[in-house]
Parts: sequence; structure tokens; C-alpha cells
Amino acid sequence: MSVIAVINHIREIRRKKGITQIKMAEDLQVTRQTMNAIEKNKYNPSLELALKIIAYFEMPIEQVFILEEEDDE
Amino acid sequence: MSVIAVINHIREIRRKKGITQIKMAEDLQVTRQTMNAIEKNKYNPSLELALKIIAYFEMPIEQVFILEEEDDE
DNA sequence: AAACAACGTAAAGATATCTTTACATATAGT
DNA sequence: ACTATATGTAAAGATATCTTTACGTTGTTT
Repeated sequence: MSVIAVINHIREIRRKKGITQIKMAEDLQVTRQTMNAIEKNKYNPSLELALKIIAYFEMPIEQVFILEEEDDE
Repeated sequence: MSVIAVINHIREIRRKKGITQIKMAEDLQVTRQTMNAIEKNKYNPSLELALKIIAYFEMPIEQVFILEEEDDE
């Protein structure tokens, strides 16, 4: 069996930009728990939040979110 | 008040490509009711489904999904 | 050591996304 | 008129996304 999953590089990008989870959550108008859960891949952001994130980072979506094919997970 | 909303151009793109809702739903492994609801902007796709859709169309995300700022809706 | 900032996490509840089943409408072809 | 294909829609239920509240850990600074 194979499973499709989305992973993200938010944490690395955020840190590279020197932004805290708290500030980013405030800027994007979500709670820091939400940002934390998304960074730790506990669940995916909604499309709306994902679009806000790539706009916030000013980066193409492929550099932030990856649609991955995994095996047996 | 202002509201952020995501709209999409899936229907136009799909028709331009001559694909039916039914075939697209099968190819993307969702129900046609889901594709119908998304096309009619009843709700947004998940990020995972959105990424599958732009891969399916082979188009950049900005040409399919638009993050819009609306007034008082 | 005490204080502070950033991050981790958990549980309960609200709303959004998606499936299944079912029925209905519209259009085209025979 | 009948059949087939594509699309619209609704209701019930499952799971995902996100908030609120709350408490815990880690590292840094004074």
C-alpha cells in the first residue's frame, strides 16, 4: 500500500528568517498552538492558511509544501 | 469588516481541458460530490487535494486558487 | 535563584472537509 | 419516447482543522 501525504518545511524557513512561532501566529491570525501543530506535521493547514503562509514567506508553494508518496504508512 | 476567502477556477480549467467532473473525481480519488462542491465554492479543498489538483492540471497554484480579500461578507 | 520568552502538549469543543446513499434535472443520441 | 451521460443537491455520519484554556519544559538573562 502507498499513502499520499503533505509535509512542510515551515520550521526551517521560519527559523532562517528569524521569526518566532508566536510572531508568525499573530501575523497570520492563528493561535501559536495551530502553528506548532502544523510545523510538527500533526495536521495540514487548510488551503486558506497554506496560501497565507506562502504569501507570508514570499516563496513558491513547492518550496514550502511537498506532496509525497510514502510506502505503507 | 473584511473577510479573506479562497476562490478557484477549477470549473473553467476542467472544461477547457475537456474533462468531466466524474473523470476528474476518479483520477483524483475523491467523489464527484466533492469535486462538485469545490467547483461551486461550497467549501475549499484540503491542502492535499489542492496540491493534487494543481499537479493534475499542471498549472501554478495562482492560476487555480486565489486568496481574496472581500468586504463585509 | 528568579523571571522571562519561546516552545511543547493535551483535552474539550466548534466548524470544515469529505464520504455514502439517494434522488433529481438537463442534454444529447437512438 | 427511451436511454445514457453529466451535473446538482441534500442529509447523515466520519475525520480533519482550529480555538480556548491550561500546564509543562527549556534556555537565557539578571
